Formats: sequence, structure tokens, C-alpha cells
Amino acid sequence: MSRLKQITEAVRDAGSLGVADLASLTGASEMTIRRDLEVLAAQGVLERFRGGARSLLLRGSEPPFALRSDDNTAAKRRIATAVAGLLADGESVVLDSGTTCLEVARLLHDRRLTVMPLSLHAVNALSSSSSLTLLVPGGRPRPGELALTGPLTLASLESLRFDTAVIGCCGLSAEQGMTAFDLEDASVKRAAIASARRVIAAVDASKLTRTALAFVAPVSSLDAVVTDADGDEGLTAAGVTVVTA
Amino acid sequence: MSRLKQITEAVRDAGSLGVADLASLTGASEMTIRRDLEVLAAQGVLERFRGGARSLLLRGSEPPFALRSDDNTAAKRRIATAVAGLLADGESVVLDSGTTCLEVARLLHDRRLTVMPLSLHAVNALSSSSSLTLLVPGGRPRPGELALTGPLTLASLESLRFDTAVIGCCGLSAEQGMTAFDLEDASVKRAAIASARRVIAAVDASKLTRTALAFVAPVSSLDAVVTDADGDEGLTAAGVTVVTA
DNA sequence: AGCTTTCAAACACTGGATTTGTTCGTTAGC
DNA sequence: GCTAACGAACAAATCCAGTGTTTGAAAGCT
Repeated sequence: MSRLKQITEAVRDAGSLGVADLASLTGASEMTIRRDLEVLAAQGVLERFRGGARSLLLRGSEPPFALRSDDNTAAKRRIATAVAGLLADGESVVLDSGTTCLEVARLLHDRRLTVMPLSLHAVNALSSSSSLTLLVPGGRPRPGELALTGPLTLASLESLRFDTAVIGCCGLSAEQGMTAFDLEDASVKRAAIASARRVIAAVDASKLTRTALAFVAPVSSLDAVVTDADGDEGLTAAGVTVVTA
Repeated sequence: MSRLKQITEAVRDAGSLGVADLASLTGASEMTIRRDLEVLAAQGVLERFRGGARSLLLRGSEPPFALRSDDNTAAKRRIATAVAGLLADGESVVLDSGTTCLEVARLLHDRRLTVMPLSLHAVNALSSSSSLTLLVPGGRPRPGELALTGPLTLASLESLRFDTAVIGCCGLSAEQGMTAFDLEDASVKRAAIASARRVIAAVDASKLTRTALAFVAPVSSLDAVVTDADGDEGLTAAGVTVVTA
């Protein structure tokens, strides 16, 4: 585990911690801890005060992208591989933001597809591909996440029709449907779903027991859910194809 | 001069060259030359064949972005600094693609502005800024250049009104007006100009004697031209403010 | 087929950039 | 005013991209 994540979690669990505590916890020097705190503060993870830092992570919000990105990569990659397998050459695909979908993007680099990613991270992962047609939606990138949102994004989605939407999310259950942390994100996901004939949700198992603030869509709008462990949670009963990677 | 550029020019001038020739020309090993040829082939600069490579650069087309980017950086930076100085805090700016405008983007990173860059390179340069409002236009990124083009880009521009447009180009003269190498690019530039109240052209002096294929706009649509050396070329007479950086 | 040339994968090396640690003068808070 | 924390500046360590070398495979020629 990276030192940054270690610090983030220690501070979150304790509420606030001193520089010296973090130094002895991680084995790094105090100067290094200060520099780490600076970058974490810039990411909005925590707030510095003289002598230490206090966490800014609410229970309802998700940790910033940079910290999630190399979390559970094995599961993400397995899910991504399964999702990539569901896409046929020549298809047009809208690809949601988030770390799991970024993993999908990486696998699509040499495929023959038309892809419109909803996050700049995925755009960057794909921009050097010569085999696929890359479409960039307009929008305002949310800091860190670099997920595109806002009216420009919605307008881009509304003007296009895709064969498949690959959507990630923060919570998914038969009763609560698909939910996301961010309201803006939720409306983008909704527009992506509306613009596609087929909808695939790429969701690691931990999300199947969770519900986030913003409602996106009922499970009935999904055609398939790709997940990493067995944890159906009533999705099959709700008429969704569940693929376990 | 970088070895890549050296190879590009040698192959262009000779039509085609052998690996051994290029190795002795550059002083690098043959393996390194092969690796270089691989990246240049990926950029579409040349085509490999057993034993060497042949050029794919036409006279009318411009060398790829990666080769132009650290060309004449001093002049570009001076021009960029002058352009940045013409922008006032709070303004909304649409920023064209190209290496000179990328230099401008770098200078805007910590300013308080609303910026919509027309190239993904500039988007990436700005996406970590917390002080400015970044807008991404939709579109298809042209390979290498990563300039956004196409109907999505035009639609994004048409739906917005900017205070200032900063435009780069391949040719500019009082008689021929502003010209670009790429037709798609030209229509994007035109839309950018139409969406802004004030138009600044950022152009190094070598462009002032050149004309490219695609007509963009007459000099009368420009409010100011920022260039690096004295070389008015009748622009002042045509009613344009010429700023020499 | 047999020979020669070219190619590229694998490994080692190198120089530059990034990260980390240390020192020390400055600053914030008591 | 005093003390602890801070951060700038420099030094050390570490990492990484680019390069060269070797070597076995592949391509082209006779």
C-alpha cells in the first residue's frame, strides 16, 4: 500500500493525527510526511493544521481518484477483461468514468471500435490508438476524477446513439437500483444509458451491498452486470444477466 | 536537433534511406535507429521496409506534433508570454490547438480564467489546475496533434460565447488572410473566431511569409497579432494591432 | 537448401529526473 | 520571549527512460 493511502486511512480513522505519529507509523521522515500532507490537502483529502492534519473525507463521499486507482487492480482487471469480451468489433461504445472503466479503456486500445469515454483519464489512455475511432464528449472535467459533466456532456450524449454503454457506479442493488456519489455524474450516466441500445454495468462486488446518494437508474435499464465475485443480490431475479468474471 | 527530427529530415530529403546510413549519420547504434523508425512509422512520418525506411511526408503537410513541439521553444515562449499578458483575469478564452498555443496554455495554469482548449494536449496541461474553470469541447482528436475537430467541436463552440479567442495558424498574410494545413482544423478555427468578441493570433514570424491550403479568415477578423520578430508584412496597414514579443 | 543480412527480444548500463532525508533560518502559537 | 513546527535549500538515494550489446529467429537472395 502506498504511503499516501496509508496516511489517508490513518487520518480518516483517527479523525486527525500529528506529523510525528504519521512519521513513526510509516517509517518516513517528518519532512516527507509534510510533503505528503501537502499533496493530500491539494486533493481535498484532508486539511492541514499546525502539527498535523484532520480528515475531510465524509462517510458519504468517495476517496479521490488517485487513491482508488491502484486499489484492487486484480479484480478490476478481471472485470474489465470480461466487459471487453462482451464488445464486438465495429461497435460504438460509450464508456463511463471511474477506475474500473479506465481498466476497460486500456483493454480497448487496440480494438476496432468507436469509443466515447466520459473521463479524460480514459481519453488519454486511448488517444494514441490508431485502430479505434475516439470521440471526446464536451464538458467540465471534475478535478482529480477528470469525469466530464455538465450541459456540454449531456448535449454530446444526446446527439449520439451508441450500441453499448459501459457504466460504472458506486452502488447497485435490485431494490435501490444504480446509485452514484455525485449528482452531476448521475445525470451523465443517465444520459449515457439513454443513448445506448445495450447497457453493461461494470461493478466490483463491494458495490453490490452499497447505496450512494444519487439515483441513476433502476436495474431494469441494465442488460448485463459484470462483477468479480459471486454476490447476485437478487439481480438475476430482477431480470438482469449477471456475468461473474 | 533531436535525433528523431534529424532522421525525419534525412529520410524526407533522400526519399528513402537505409538503417546503416542513418546510424552513421546520427552516430547512434542500428538498434536505436530501428526503434526510432518504429516510433516515426507510428506517427505516420515514414514507412518502414526491410533495411530502411521511406518518407511519407508530402510537401503540403506539416510535420507531426511531436517533432514540432520542441522547435523554436524560445520564440514560442516569448509569444506565449505576451499573449498571456493580454488576457485579463475573469475572462473566458478559447484556445486553439498547435504548439504555440500549448505554450500559452502552460502559462495559464494558475490564472483565474475560463478556458476551453481545442486540443487535448492543452487540456492535459490545464486539467490539474484548481484556479481556472476548464471546459472541454467535444470532438474527434486528430492523431498526434490531438486537435479536436468535427461536428461535436463545432457544436460546442456554437453553443458558447467567449471574451477572447487565441488562435494559432500555419500561414498569415494581409493578402491571403489566415490559412491552415488541415481543412477540418480550419473550420474549427473559424467557429472559434466566430464565438469570440476579441481575436488574438499567436504566430511566429516564419508563418508570416507562408500560405497553407485551407483559408480560415481574413485579417480583418483579427484584433491583434502577436509575433516574435519584426515582420509586419502589411498587417498594420490592414488595420491589425501587431504585438512584437 | 544454404548463406547472408536484417530484425527484435532480452539484458545491462547510464545519465537525468524524481523522491527522500537533513540542515537551518523563519514563523506561528503559547 | 520561548518553543515547536514549518518549509526552503541542499545532498543523497532511488527510479526510470533511453541506449547499446548480444543473440536467436526471420526474411530475402542465390
